[in-house]
Amino acid sequence: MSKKPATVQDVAQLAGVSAMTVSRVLNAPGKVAPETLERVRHAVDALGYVPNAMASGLRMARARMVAALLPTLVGPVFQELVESLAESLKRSGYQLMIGQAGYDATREEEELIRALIQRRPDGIVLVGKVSSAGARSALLASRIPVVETWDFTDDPVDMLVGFSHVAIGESVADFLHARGHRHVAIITGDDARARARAEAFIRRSNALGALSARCFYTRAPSTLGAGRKGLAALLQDAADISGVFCSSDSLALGALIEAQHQGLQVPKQLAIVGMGDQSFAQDAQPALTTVRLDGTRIGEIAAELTMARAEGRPVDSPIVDVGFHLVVRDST
Amino acid sequence: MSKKPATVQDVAQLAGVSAMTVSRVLNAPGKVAPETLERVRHAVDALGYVPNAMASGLRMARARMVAALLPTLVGPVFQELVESLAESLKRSGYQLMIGQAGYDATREEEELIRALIQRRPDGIVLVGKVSSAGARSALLASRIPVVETWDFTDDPVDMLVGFSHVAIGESVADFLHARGHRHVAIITGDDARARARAEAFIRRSNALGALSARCFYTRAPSTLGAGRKGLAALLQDAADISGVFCSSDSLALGALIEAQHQGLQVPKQLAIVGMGDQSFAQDAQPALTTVRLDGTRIGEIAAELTMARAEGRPVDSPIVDVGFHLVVRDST
DNA sequence: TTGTATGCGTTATCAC
DNA sequence: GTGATAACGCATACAA
Repeated sequence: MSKKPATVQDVAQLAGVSAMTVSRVLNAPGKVAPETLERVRHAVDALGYVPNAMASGLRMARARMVAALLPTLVGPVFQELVESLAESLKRSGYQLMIGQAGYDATREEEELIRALIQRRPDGIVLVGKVSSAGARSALLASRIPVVETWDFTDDPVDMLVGFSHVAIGESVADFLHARGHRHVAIITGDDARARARAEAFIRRSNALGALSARCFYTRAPSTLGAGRKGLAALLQDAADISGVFCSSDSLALGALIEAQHQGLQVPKQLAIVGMGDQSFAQDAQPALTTVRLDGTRIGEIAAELTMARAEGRPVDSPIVDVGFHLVVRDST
Repeated sequence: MSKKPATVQDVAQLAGVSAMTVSRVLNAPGKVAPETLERVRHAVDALGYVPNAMASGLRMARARMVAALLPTLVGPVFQELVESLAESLKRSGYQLMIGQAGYDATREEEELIRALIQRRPDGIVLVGKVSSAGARSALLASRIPVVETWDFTDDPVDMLVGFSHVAIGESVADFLHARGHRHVAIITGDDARARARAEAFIRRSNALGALSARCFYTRAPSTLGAGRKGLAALLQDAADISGVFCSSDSLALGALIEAQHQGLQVPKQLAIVGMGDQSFAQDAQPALTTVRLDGTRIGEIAAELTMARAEGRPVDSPIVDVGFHLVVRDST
């Protein structure tokens, strides 16, 4: 067994042809005589030859790979998005390479993005928007297609597919108000997206004439425990809260558990709204009303935008709002 | 603004030096005269030069990258592992590239592994063991260091760091028996690892003299809803069950919710044990007794093993059992 | 249908 | 301390 992996040369030698023919067998089998084809394929198997993507990528100036940057791998929040992204890309012969950054870790962000650019991916998909100026300029200079997702900003680096966090905050405020809740609250993470939602929720609630609209910020990650603590703190402060919006289903489940622990009837005494429509939302007791975000669609569109730009096809609409909708269940 | 990204040549030209000197400035700044250093660095910034990792990897025959293959991104189950793996690798200048396979999707597995091998990573870390023969032989032929994790098999492809699922099943059986439970059950996923645990649990329970030891298999993914359904089915079948082992915390939380929904007191009438010690386990009401697995440690060791082998350092122990321990809380 | 020559961007080697 | 040269593995252009 050889020390180094086999190359086209090795295969060519064994099959008694030139390297060029081997390359053709792999990339354009139609242009090779049937018997040559067979002989070469046999040699490929015999040597366990696997093409070197670095060499091929260098030659073709295309890595056939798209890089994605996630703020976290925790929770099923981004699972749909990543899975559909991976699936869509694979169908077109691209691989997905995932990098992980921390939420709001500006320093790491730039470093990580530079590392991705080094690999010369055909596109970069970001969950969340680019926060640091350094990362932004590095991305622009790289001329690699970039899709920011999950957020809807005014000034995308390149392309964008997401939904409006402000609209979500307003929608939920409208919903709770329509259900007659006049003392409302929100339990939310403290990253930029979550803040935008929370502020919109409070603003709209007040505009609608709420008697109180409180906000409880919890630090990342948004866990069940944070939801419990958040609701406990809110109730201690104001026992008259009758509707609470939690900016993730995990927080909502925590709030639900805390409410039940304190003997509150959900939804009779307290209505709870989550966000994300994760699988457990429908299985909670009572089932959680929540904001559904179509991660699968975001992933598909992000893949399409990326590949279109990478292949020089025109992109009709580089900014896509996929929206959201409220799934009303038994917790409200 | 140029169409193509800048190369060492461009930088060299601008700085009035040779390409070689630019390369040295980036990789061995100590060997360059201070003023040259400054001039070159200035040129690098001016052009926004980012080295091409494909070219460098090709030349050096090292990608400075480790690939990881995960069965799923869902849930925090593997989060610790991946995060610590990424962190450990980054500290040593390696990047982590993540690929995602489905549970038990043998066909996909081989395809995905071949795709990874094409990139010539310095190591491959697998969560779970290699199931298909094709993938196995491709890995062996590639001569890339491989670490299988999360599982403890007899015949690793190369290196292995994990824990014994059989030992876990037995431990939990012992624990429930010691607490006086004679009618026990397990709610579990149906992948190979989960089956091994479940069978061990049943076998040991019977050996200890349990009056009944039932098993409910649920298909992946292991959700809260699956836990609810599982417990409901078990209780309908046998209302005398007093202790149940759930092979993930999500299942356990579902079982807990279902039990409470049916008016059962936990732990008085039903004891519940989870697995994974995910963050919500301690925040459930009552807090969940669970099996804690040290994902962080597994990630660190996997990184160390991979890098050692990649750099030609000796590996004293290619097979590591990191064990587990039972965290006893209020649900038992 | 198949082969030869060349270059992608980088770095090791050796000479200056 | 710096530069010229060659080579990593593959695929394009062109020739046979």
